[in-house]
Amino acid sequence: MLDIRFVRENAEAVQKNAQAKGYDVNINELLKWDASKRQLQQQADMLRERRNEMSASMKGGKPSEDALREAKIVKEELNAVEASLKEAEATFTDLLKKVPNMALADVPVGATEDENVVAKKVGEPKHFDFEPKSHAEIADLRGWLDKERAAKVTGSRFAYLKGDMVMLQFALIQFVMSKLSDQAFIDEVIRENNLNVSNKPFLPILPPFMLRTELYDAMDRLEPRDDRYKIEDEDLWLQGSAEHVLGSMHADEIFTEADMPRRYIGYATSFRREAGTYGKDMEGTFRMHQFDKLEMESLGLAENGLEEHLFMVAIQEKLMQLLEIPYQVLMKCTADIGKPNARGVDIEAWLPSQNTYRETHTADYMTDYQARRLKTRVRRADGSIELIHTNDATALPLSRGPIAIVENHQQADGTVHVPEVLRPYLGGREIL
RNA sequence: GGAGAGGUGGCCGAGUGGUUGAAGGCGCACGCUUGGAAAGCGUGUAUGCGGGCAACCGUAUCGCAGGUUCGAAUCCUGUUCUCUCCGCCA
Repeated sequence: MLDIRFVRENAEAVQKNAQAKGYDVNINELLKWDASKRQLQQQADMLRERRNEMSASMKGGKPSEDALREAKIVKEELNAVEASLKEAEATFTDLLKKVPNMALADVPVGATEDENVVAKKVGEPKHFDFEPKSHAEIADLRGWLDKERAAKVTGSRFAYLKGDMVMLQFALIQFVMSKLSDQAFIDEVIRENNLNVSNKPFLPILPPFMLRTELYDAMDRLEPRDDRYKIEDEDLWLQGSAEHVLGSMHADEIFTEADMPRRYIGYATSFRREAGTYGKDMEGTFRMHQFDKLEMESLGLAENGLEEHLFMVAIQEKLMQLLEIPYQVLMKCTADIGKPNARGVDIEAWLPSQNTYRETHTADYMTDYQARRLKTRVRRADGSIELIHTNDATALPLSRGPIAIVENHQQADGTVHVPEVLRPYLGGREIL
């Protein structure tokens, strides 16, 4: 949620920004409700003041009939004003929640994701002297995947992973957790990219996979709800990304400045209904209802937020380079960064079977937009309190990460060459 | 799932209808004291909203949501979380 004071002072820019991001909001109407809400609040405060005065004068003794009568009138007036106030607040909050976060100045303006801008390409797509297979074909050949039985048990977009595909996934988890919690690795990424950020390593987290409606909504990740799985008879939803449960864990807390930033590397099985994607990406495990993901989350000071965002992208790139996967980096345009985002970067991995780059990572910088509703704050050294800035980014998606590895490192016979950095986590094996 | 107890400020903890936004203690900050430190003494120390250049003023908040009352941290209802015991269970 935006700061209403900011909206008041920058109404035109806020309206324009919403338009660029493709959200239909009416700032003038929001400001009308803001004004009437404030007016009602002042009325209510005055009536409460009167009520408090009267009740204070009554304490102890037996109040006179007149005093009681007047107090009752004040009470009735207050009840009426409070009812209107409540309504105005509900409408106001509803409208304010719909206003998307302001995009940073360097975010390209665009109406669809086709207007995302390629910032750079790293790594040469490998030339194969045979027809490269898709990950699904390789998995099929090697007995790594059973979607037919999954369909019997759970329906479409689920899978049983088997054998070395499972070993590969666990190796990747170990690899990423080890790197992100390692001081030397963090220092190296900072140095190589000339970043001015804290060198605190990430704390590994295994979070709950469900969260309450209120916190999901405060993260601004609940909508559209038809892409989420709701737990029947509970006020709980399955998370769609570890971000949802990592970012909300410090709701309603005030950090000390010295404690910033908080960096987490979470591992979670994530769930998405993929509403509206019928028929797309049905081959293999590219788009599933359930997929595991390693996710970075960082809570920190406002002035470090953007650099932290760049730091996370640098980590994503470093991991891709270590895994020897060619990729490109996209600056997402206004239409694609998402409602709570101020800036967004995607990484797309080269998939030989599709002869193109496909999305594997995303990095999101939300400024204080999420923190405002989460009430996650920091007490500065001078005693003042302000909202923190949130950043999240994929460290490695499990399904699309393994897909990229299998496809890019495949050999003519359907075996897969293991990137050197993963071998320690696979018992030294060079080939899967 | 059943029975019971309880959620108060950074922490501990008092408080069962009326200057209680909240005693007392701890912690923290500043000052005094000291050669220096400890101890001691003094002062200060929650968050949101509205108003004001500001000092500050008003208002709300004692898990959350309702209700009773002139007045609620205190009474009533619902709900949620924690703890103990029983049951079940990886």
